[in-house]
Amino acid sequence: MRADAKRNYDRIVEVAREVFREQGYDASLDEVAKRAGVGPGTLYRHFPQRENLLDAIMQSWVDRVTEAADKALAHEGPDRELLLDWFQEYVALISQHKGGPAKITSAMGDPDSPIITKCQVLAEANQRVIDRLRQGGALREDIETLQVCRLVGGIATVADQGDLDAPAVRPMLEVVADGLLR
Amino acid sequence: MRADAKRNYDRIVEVAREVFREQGYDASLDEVAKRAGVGPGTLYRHFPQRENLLDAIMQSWVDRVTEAADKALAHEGPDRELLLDWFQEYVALISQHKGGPAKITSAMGDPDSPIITKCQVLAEANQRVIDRLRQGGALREDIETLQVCRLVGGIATVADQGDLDAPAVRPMLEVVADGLLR
DNA sequence: ACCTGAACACCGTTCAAGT
DNA sequence: ACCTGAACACCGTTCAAGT
Repeated sequence: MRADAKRNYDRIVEVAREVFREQGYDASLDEVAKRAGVGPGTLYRHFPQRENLLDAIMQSWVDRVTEAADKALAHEGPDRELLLDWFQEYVALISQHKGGPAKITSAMGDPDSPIITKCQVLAEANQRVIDRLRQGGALREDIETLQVCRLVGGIATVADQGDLDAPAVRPMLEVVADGLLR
Repeated sequence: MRADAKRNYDRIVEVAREVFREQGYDASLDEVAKRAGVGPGTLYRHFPQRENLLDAIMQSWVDRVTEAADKALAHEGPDRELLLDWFQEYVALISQHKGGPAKITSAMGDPDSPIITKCQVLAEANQRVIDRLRQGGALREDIETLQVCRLVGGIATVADQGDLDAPAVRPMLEVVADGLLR
């Protein structure tokens, strides 16, 4: 990649992070291009689809995902607490930007999504937590981890779109946790 | 309302129902106006906000909602089956149009939404089912019915946006049902 | 009182012309 | 090889002019 191309690429990503933080994942790409000081064509050259840009932004995000799973797994205490801690982390992780829960959760089941690799990291992190509980025999067995992602993702989506705060989300996570534990 | 105004109103609603069925709740209003043979201004006069049009479309919907609740309550059998039957009906009812689950579920908590009266009918139908189970002492008590709507609405939203079919949704409903029952 | 349709703003997307 | 920015399409929304 040419030096000026790389510079533009980096600026776009940096600015996009800022704009998406302010306005959510559905923010105008025109705005991103303008703030980054590039023509719209340049943005489209680097990121043909909107989700390619999201993918670039989520680069640093994956580290936090695995860290959060590690932290949850280090939890000493009842299974229910461990699971709820993880769920809360999960919701926080995908709710970083408005529109994030919906986008990430629907990409989860779509192999062609540009952000699929990022979703897989999240799915694997969730898998590790679920497996740990399964080994202890604490979990029902007729449920796939993808379904768990969808359940928690659904709650996060509703919370995101209805502007609910963490205390309002908590009881819903408890219902799901209790439904999964046996 | 003048005769020609009423005629236009009715045509717009009729056409909108068709367009939304084909393209979902986010379909172009321009398209609706065109097919209805009216200018865009006419559509905006009758329905200043998009949701005002949704509200008009959902007019006949409320009957089906209460019928579904009646049917669920008539169910003779285990509580779990009754609850799951209702949940499946609930998902079907709000998933009539693409984008419906998200829109209806987020309007549920917003007193200013133009479709709030329709949402209330749904909330009351859900309330009746939940109350019935509560009376039997079958349900946990630390959960509000609004939360139940959000939980099931969240699952429907994820299913809608991820193009999941009923068999894929079922296990998620089971988790929620089991989490609610005690 | 109601309707029309031109007009504007905004956004996504493409592409010919430039360096 | 990459960038620019004009250009197009589409859509929501408004409003002056009409009946």
